[in-house]
Parts: sequence; C-alpha cells; structure tokens
Amino acid sequence: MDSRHTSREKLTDTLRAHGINPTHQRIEIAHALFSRQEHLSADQIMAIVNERHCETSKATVYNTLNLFVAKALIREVIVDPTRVFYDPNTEPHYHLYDVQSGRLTDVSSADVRISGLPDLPEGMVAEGMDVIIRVRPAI
Amino acid sequence: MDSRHTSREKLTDTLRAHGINPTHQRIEIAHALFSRQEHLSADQIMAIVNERHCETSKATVYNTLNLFVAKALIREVIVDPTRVFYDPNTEPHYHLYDVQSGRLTDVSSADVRISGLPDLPEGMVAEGMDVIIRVRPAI
DNA sequence: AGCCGGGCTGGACTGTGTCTAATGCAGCCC
DNA sequence: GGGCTGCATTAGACACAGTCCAGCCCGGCT
Ligand SMILES: [Mn+2]
Ligand SMILES: [Mn+2]
Ligand SMILES: [Zn+2]
Ligand SMILES: [Zn+2]
Repeated sequence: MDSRHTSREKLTDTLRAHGINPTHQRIEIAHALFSRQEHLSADQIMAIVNERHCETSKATVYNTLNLFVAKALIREVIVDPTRVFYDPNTEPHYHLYDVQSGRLTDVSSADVRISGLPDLPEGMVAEGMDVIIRVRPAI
Repeated sequence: MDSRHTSREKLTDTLRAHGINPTHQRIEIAHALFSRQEHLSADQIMAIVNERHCETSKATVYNTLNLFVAKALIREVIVDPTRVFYDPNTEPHYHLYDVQSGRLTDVSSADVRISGLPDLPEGMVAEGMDVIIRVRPAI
C-alpha cells in the first residue's frame, strides 16, 4: 500500500505543493481521503473527521472539498444523483459503480484503448473524460 | 428529422408498447421529450408541459419520468450534481457535456471502439456504460 | 348508484449543498 | 502590549431537487 499521503507531515507538504494553506481542518479532511484510498461523500468525510470529537463543521467540509477540487488535489465523481463522491486519485482512471450497494471502484485506464471518438466542436477543449461502468449483482 | 415519436397517436402506441397506460399527462411529458430530441431536466419538462396552461403537477412529472425510466422508454444521464437529465434516446451512445453552458450533446457510439476493459468482478453483470466527455470553451 | 383501483395533486418533508454574518486567529507594525 | 489586516472557521438560515402522503378524481364494472 502506498503511504505517500498518509502521514500528517506528508499531507502538509502535499497541501502546500497545491497552493493550499495547511490548516488543522484541511489536514484532517485530506487525511480522511488519502489514508483510505476510497471514494467518499462529504457526509462520510465529515463523519470520519468528527468521529472522536468534533473537529470541523459542515461548512468547512464543503469549503475544503471544493477548494481541493479547484486546486486539483482531488476530483469529483458524479455518478449518483443524490450526492457527489470525492476521489483522492487524480490519475486518469475509470470507475465501476455498483448501483445496488453504491460502491465505487477504480478501473485502471492503462490498458483501456478508446478510439473513434469524434473531433470536438470548434472552440472547445476537453477537460476530461469520465467512463462509468454500471454493474449490479447477477440475479 | 425522425418523427416516429412526435405525434400524440404514435406516442400513445409507444407508451403501450412499453407497458405504460397512456394518460394525458404521460403523453404530454413524452411529447416534450420526443418532439425535441434533447436532454431535459424535470424542471424544464414541467415548464414545457405547462407552458400554455397548467396541465400537470410536480409530483406527476417525477412519477412519470421515474416510470419511463423503469420501463426503459427513456434513460437518465447523471452528469450534473444538481439535477438529472432525461434522455429520449435509449440507443447506446455517449455524451459531450459543456460544463460552461450545461449543454449535453449525443456522441454516436457506432464508431467508438473501447478495448482492454477489465473483467467484471465475480457475480456482477454490467448494466451499461456511461462515457462523458467534459468540454469547455477554449479560453 | 355504489364500489374499486389506478392516476393525479398540493403540500409537507428530506437531504445535499450554499450563503451569510459573526467570530477566531495569526502575523505584522507601532 | 495594543491595534490592524486578512484568511479560516462556524452556526444556522437558506435554496432547491426530489420524495412522500393522504385525499381526490375518474373511468370501468356490477
Ligand atoms: Mn497531487
Ligand atoms: Mn423505445
Ligand atoms: Zn476513482
Ligand atoms: Zn443522449
């Protein structure tokens, strides 16, 4: 398991490297995401951070997650209409979404080849491509 | 332009073919989606249907759209965290999403070749694959 | 006419996410 | 130390998509 981002000291450096002032709350929120390498909703992140005792407010959780996304430290995954998932993995990759359980799994994009995509409309630049494979338990 | 689904009579048949009892409200909602071949939110659909005079309630719009999705007459497109888009095109195809304007465009999947996807986890069946290319106006 | 069942509806409700106005706080200058 | 400045945090109000519920409507049947 990769522990690049798990210690608070390393996380502090990572935040600074992304132009983010490393406050206590921001470090704890980053830790929740980077220590587990999972896709979490804002709600889940807040529950994790405040597990022992209250460390941060709802407003700060949302402010921080939006800041992390703007600074490209994490990314959003839009797959469930009721909530956004936050992904600490910013490498290009795709997702497997279990519609039954709501579990979201990474799919390496290394081996995937996509060809035949049309040219973009004039004056448009691609910002990224999301590939989501929706699966469900058989019967 | 394909007018298979635009007349109320044809829509009535289409609804029946999908096991949906064709009421006035359901026909109007289907008409809003199939006459324009666009991706519309529930809100937009309700505005269209009630444009001349009030014909349907919010509850019915949502009930109907969920019924249409369950009966595979239309499909949802999850691309914007604030609202669901409904797509009258159920043929396999991908989407181009202009994050600036919120406009959603179809991309034919006929020419696209995707290879190297991993095997699905044991006991899982694919329900579909969403491909969304996020674009924005250059500078 | 009376019953039945599906469909429709206003309005209450839920849950995410945003906004605002107040407070805290750390660094700086005097 | 005391004031200033700017950013971060916060509680709570708010916005808003979507759901739920309980009652009504209405067409078909007997
Ligand atoms: Mn990084
Ligand atoms: Mn069809
Ligand atoms: Zn991921
Ligand atoms: Zn489409």
